[in-house]
Amino acid sequence: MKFSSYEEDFIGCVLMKRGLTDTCYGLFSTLANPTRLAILEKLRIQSMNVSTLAQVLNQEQSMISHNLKPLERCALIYSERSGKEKIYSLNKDTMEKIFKAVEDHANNHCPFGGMCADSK
Amino acid sequence: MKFSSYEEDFIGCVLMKRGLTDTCYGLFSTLANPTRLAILEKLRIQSMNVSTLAQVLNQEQSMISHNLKPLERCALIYSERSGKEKIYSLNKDTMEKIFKAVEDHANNHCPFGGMCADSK
DNA sequence: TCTTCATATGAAGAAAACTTCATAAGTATT
DNA sequence: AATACTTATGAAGTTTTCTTCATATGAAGA
Repeated sequence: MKFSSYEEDFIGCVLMKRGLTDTCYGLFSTLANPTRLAILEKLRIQSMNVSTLAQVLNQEQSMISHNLKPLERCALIYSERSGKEKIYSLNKDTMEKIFKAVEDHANNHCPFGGMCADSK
Repeated sequence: MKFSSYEEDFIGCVLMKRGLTDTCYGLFSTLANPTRLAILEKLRIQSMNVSTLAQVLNQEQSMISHNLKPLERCALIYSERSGKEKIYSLNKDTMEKIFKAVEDHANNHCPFGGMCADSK
């Protein structure tokens, strides 16, 4: 039986204490996707349901659902039913810290108005 | 002409100011790799050259070199020649913040001694 | 400059992740 | 329970990224 990194993340999370590298790998593979990042960016502004996300991001609903799954499993977002809809919201505790670290990094290493120096 | 995400990261970095999502994507795709994370974890302890990294991580030298490249391009690590060798070091400013955010997240969401609750 | 040690690069097969389409499952209303 | 609406899932083809091997480049000493 084989598992994807998402599944391994989940399994590892349930079965054993993991090292920092493993934890990071689970989180970062989830974060390393433009659609998921776009979802997070939208949810940063306000919580919303799946079809609104699909509409706002101009993507198919199944695409959004597929991508919400790993985000929720990693607890980067939360969800809450509201009638037929499911409202997703950002885990700001975690994500604001991460966004800030990335922004700081970009500011430090892409000095001239957001452009990175040619780093080789 | 087509570009990998690493290359696009680089090009995007040089050519234009990018949104947070793009910046994140560049960084996170670089971070979403077990070998690269293992490298960062080692460099967190101490700076070292390529062959020492290869030895410590029990990986081929070419594997290490291939993986150092995107890390350096993203400025997550620095390098400095020393004779024949090239010493790589961690960008602690950025990486300690990120490691801390991940550790905090794991503590909050994997309560019982590092195990995550079954988040479905 | 020849040799040796250290690191980097190219390319190709292998593996992993993504996108899409079709459809299933959950919820509420009638 | 039939319908409509919302969200989730499965599977297959496509694309992206990884790993490995062979080899090239760079640095230093004889």
